[in-house]
Amino acid sequence: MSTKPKTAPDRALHLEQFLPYRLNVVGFFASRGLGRVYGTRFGIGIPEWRVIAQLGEFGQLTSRDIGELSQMHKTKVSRAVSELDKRGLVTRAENRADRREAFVALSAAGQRLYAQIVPLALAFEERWIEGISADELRVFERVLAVLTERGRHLAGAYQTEEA
Amino acid sequence: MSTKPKTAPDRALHLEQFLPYRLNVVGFFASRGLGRVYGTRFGIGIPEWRVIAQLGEFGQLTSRDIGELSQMHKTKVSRAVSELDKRGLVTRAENRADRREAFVALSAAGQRLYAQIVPLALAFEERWIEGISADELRVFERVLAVLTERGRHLAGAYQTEEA
DNA sequence: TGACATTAGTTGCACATGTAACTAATTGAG
DNA sequence: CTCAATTAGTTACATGTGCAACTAATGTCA
Repeated sequence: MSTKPKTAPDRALHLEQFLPYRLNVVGFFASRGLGRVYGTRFGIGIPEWRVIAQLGEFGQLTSRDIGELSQMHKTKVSRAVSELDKRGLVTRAENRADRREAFVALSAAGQRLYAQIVPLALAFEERWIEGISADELRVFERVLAVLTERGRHLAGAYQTEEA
Repeated sequence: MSTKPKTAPDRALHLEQFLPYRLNVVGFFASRGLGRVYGTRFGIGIPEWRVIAQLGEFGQLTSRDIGELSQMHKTKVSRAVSELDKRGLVTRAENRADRREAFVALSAAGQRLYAQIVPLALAFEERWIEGISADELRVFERVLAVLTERGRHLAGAYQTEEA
């Protein structure tokens, strides 16, 4: 009984072809590989990198915004921002209209770091997708977007980050 | 010197379109979502699940094999196997031809658990890719395979798991 | 045979991270 | 205005994880 059973197909599971597994593995390689790029060179981790990337892109954000934009738990954001603050890479300015929150922004040193990291990150991405045709890549990214959006709901995210 | 700019194009970076970031996010959703499925129901974690999945598929493996097949660090495998052993879900039998290693296999209880989890895992995958055309999915998986293989090298994997 | 290198697997340690509980500030209903 | 509910952000705690160091067994080369 292999090809066409009657009621309970009970398809076999092959982990190396199982999509959630494969996505998790490639995601792991992504963060580890990229983490190596700026970890060894600048001594920062993935959460710190994400904070810097968002601030470099948007200029000024609250921690809450950062967490939402970069899909990080608020405690992770809190710790990353504290660390960057300690190193003088970001500044924090209390919002006087709502003193619960603070605007975080890159300091001058942070901006310099950002300018250094961006080309490295883009080069890493380039090297990674090198040789894949533009058509295939388009399809890939479109499917990836669907999977990400659906995955967000299947995963249930954290508490705060429900969209 | 590629298409147009003279020396430093300095493309902007948009994190939400940055592939390593996107892959990491979707991979996170994958493991969290699936982890929810068997975590809440059977009280096991991702590493334990992977061990069970490999044993269910291959029958009998050494910890080393498990680590290689499922891309896990040997300490993670060690701890997962110990945990499963403690719960009576796997058995360990010393290889008498090489007493450094031991063959790990699912116990009867482990096989029952495996039989329960597999349909849930496949259903999770189904729900996730539902509505995506077979053509697109084929392209997606092919690109994913390329990215995974290249990512493995870019990431440098762990010590032991270099292929 | 003997000494050194290698390998399977475990464990000590430091560190990262999610949850829950907390503080302080703001909002909203009455 | 007041008090309960909500929100931004931090922290204590427990857990998970990678690295390095370790043990025990095997392989290798002379």
